[in-house]
Amino acid sequence: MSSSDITTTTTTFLTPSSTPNPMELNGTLQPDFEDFLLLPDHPQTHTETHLSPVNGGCWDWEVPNNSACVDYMLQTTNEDVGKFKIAFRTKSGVEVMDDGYTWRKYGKKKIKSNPNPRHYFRCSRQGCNVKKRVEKEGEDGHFVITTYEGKHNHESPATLPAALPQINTLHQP
DNA sequence: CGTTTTTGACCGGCGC
DNA sequence: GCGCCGGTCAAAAACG
Repeated sequence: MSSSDITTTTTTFLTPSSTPNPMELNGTLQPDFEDFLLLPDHPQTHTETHLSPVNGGCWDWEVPNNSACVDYMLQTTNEDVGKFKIAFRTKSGVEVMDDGYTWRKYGKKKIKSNPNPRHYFRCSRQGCNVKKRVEKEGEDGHFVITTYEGKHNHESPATLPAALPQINTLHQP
């Protein structure tokens, strides 16, 4: 990963306060974005522009300043091992978001349903079994689908005093 | 020199 | 049983 093509976007998210809560599935509160992503402190200044069920527990979630659009899909929870899975779609020119955790890439695969390859990452913290997969969507690649699986057994390394109030995003062509 | 990336091989589940 | 497909492994290369 070269550092020459790092771009920075300011991305802010709102937790939907209205019901139904996308984090809630079958009456159980599911892990939040912040279990996976480093998010800026929720600024109260942003407003929801769109929040609606799309299909099968999928919500569109746009951020007004156009810097990001999160199409928010909550997927399943495997009760046996507590394997959480959360997937969302961001409108962004960048592919791999720096979420404050460190990841080790362990695979790349061409997927039939997508002209773009899918990238597989594992949390590099030892003993932490969280996985992440990232793929661009469609030919234009304006949307990126990110899926997290599992729960970190540690805090984000970026949850430190010097953590920036923004999300840095990395792009690897 | 330790860690991460790259990349093809390998493997297992599933549908036919 | 076989082949397709998605996910992971692992060795070598690249990186810092």
